[in-house]
Amino acid sequence: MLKELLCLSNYQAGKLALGKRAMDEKYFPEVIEKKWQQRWAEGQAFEAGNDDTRPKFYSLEMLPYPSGFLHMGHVRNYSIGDALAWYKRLQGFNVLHPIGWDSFGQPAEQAAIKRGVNPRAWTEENIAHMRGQLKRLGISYDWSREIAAHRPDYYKWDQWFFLKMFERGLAYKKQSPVNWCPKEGTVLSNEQSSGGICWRCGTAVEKRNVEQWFLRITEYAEQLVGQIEQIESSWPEKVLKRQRDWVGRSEGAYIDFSVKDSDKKIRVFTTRIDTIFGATAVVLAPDHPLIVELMKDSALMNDVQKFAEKVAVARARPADATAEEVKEGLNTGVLAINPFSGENIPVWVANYVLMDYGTGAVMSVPAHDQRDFEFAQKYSLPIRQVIAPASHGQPSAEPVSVTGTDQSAEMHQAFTDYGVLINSGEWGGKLSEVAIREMTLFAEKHKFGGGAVTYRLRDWGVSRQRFWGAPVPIINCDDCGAVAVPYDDLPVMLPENAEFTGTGQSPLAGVPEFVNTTCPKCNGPARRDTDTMDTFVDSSWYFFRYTDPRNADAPFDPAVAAQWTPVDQYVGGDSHAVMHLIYTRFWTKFMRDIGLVSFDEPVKRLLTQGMVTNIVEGTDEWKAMSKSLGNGVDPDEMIRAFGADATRLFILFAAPVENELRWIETGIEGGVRFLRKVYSMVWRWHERLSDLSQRHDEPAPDEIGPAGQALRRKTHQTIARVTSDFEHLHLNTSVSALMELFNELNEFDVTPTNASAADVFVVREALESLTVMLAPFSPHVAEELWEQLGHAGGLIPKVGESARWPKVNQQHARKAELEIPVQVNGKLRSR
RNA sequence: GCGAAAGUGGCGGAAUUGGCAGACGCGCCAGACUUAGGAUCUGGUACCGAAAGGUGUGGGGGUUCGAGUCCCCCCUUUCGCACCA
Repeated sequence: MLKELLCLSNYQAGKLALGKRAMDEKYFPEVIEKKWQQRWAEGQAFEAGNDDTRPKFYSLEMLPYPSGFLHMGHVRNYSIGDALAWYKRLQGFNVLHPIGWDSFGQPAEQAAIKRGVNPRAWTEENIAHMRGQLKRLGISYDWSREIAAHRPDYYKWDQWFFLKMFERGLAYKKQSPVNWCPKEGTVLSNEQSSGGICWRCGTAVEKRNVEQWFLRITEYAEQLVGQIEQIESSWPEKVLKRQRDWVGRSEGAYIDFSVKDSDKKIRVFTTRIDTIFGATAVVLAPDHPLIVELMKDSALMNDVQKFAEKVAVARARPADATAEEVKEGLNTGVLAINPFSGENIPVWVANYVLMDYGTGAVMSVPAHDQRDFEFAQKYSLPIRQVIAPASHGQPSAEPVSVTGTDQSAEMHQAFTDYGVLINSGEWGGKLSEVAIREMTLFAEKHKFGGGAVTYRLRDWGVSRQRFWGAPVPIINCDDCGAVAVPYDDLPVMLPENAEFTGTGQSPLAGVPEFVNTTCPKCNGPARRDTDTMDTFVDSSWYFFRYTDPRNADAPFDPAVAAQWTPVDQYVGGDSHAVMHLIYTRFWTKFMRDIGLVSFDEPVKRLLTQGMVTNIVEGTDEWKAMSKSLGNGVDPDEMIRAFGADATRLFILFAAPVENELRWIETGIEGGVRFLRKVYSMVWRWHERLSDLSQRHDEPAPDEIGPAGQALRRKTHQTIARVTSDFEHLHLNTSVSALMELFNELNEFDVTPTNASAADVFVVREALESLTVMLAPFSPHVAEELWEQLGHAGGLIPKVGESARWPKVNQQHARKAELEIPVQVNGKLRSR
């Protein structure tokens, strides 16, 4: 499969056959890459200084899980982030480009259960291997800031944050139905079970009633929607849309329906108060707590309870994504009073009303809500039309007169648009928009309702019945309840001697030395909480830790973090659009509220890169590379065969960063070809160019021949193009621009031996520009060429050195003559 | 079903604001050098046509001197959401 282009063997074979000089002229990525990786390490080339006064740039890629092996998705992710880091460095920015490990989580524990290995050892081994891979790729990380979530000096701060939230009532424990993945044997958050399937393994989730810790993300629902405007222009629209949908802000009103012959009230939420005259029932969720009180003495109580149980059982079953549940319900015999019309209407329970949205109760308006319509048809509830279509959407000042009282017989579906109110007493004739406003005020004035906003977002369940995570720092005392572990006692360390049985109980529960402790409040015997935290807690704030990674007294020094954050450019897959990316926004807002940061949004600009796909053997389908499909490509194999530079160049060239990238091995060979050609061109010229003391001043325009002028023009056009492409993250076209510049150089009809001083100047300008602009894509070979061109000390400007990135001279970039196409009747006539 | 985005050669994709469609690369074809080529170099490569010329950016209509780009209708694909009151 893999074509035998192996550089190492070529190099060794070549060394035997050719002399040293002949070898130098050939491009051997293996040799160049080793050389520069070593120099970068020795010179600490990528370490970001906190006391550097140049403008900062924080380039960040999403924290990887240390599965043991880098896959091509990682390579793409880091190649993009690294290109931007290099681009900014070459422009003279002080760049922070860190890496770390999301090293808590299921796979380590699975390995422990299945193969009896120690999760810590397993994780550390994986990290060591992947670190080696990243270094072979030559990604320019500041390794001195590396962090790993599973180390006590990191998870201590997870626990610290948890306690800060606990103190403020933002972390709380409650018994609640949660998403349970039967395959993973653990609870999942709503975000991790979107669509009813486990985000990790794709198994359909069940509902289970478990006592859980929750973080009150709903407290920030309004900000999570409202503050989107701060990042609207620099985050992908699709991510923001998903976040908006996920928070699900909905404006409407609540209304209290009095219960006949009772002092109880049923509160409903509606976005269509204008349809209230058409309400022909009030419908409660089967598990609505009011039911028990309302039906204390009712003969129907038993039936309703049975119905509720049936629904609960159905809901606990793994969701079948395609099947829409059939609407079912039961009349409770209780009557409610419509506060607008005074009418008595029946109270039902039904499976299509959800307890955990709004108030768990709705007013049923069959004529104007499709669900209510279907329900009413099934149970023969009256369907009463109260909204008429407004013609052309024009406000009609005249009340609409309606003849005939029962148009509902003709309705085949609910009319859900806004319109004009009819059959609505004093509100008749008003437009929906107006009626909604006025009726809400009316309800408020008469104290039976008012404006309300509800959210779909639920609190974040962070308890996991797992070992390999940060222990929840809480001690349960029979007398004092849940008590915070004192800050001085952090971290609550994971024990070394847990047993992994895979039973779904936290392995921590089986370690008496861990569990048994004393209550910090009363000193009585007490038990530690045995849940650990969702690993998404670790990744919610990790990039702040990079700014101050060894701080032993705080998660980070706010003053240091303020130098670097917010993140200027974040790069990652869009699979985290409503998981990590919403959690980290929440976390940042919390950190702001406790004075750690001074802004609302952690990430200025987000890029969601596309997947890397490969053809699945035996099919014609392109799918994301994966072990199970057997279509994975090993980055190390690519590095060995083609070099890291060519691999990275190809990945960035092959497709726009946000598109799917189809892996074509011949494409990567094209990358090698290009680098080899550039390399040998620099070699051809380097004797004329490398002596910088012989460098010429800029020649007068008339000293440069027409071919030189053209090359110069191309050089400056390329600088303009590549620079603008970087600003817009169009990395694929900037590579093609570099190739065009090379092609122009290749056609430049001057040889090193016959070149005039002016020619040499033009060639130097072109080659130096090409070399510098190549560095973000293929940094090793760029460094090598820069050295060949006579420069010592490496490409990255030190403090005090001027920026390396070439500057465009618009004068030179301008076309010498303008060709004007002639069109007659839209047809091209001559050129 | 609802919502959003996108349809350009054999393929990945170019085409700042409406102004020479197909840059750049892959693949393919031909030639050169070679014992050899899956190396390298040179040239060609949207379609029809011998040529002149014509036709072309999912389909149909429109605006315009001029449309891949703007407007309307339709088709297809991909991705989200899926009882959220």
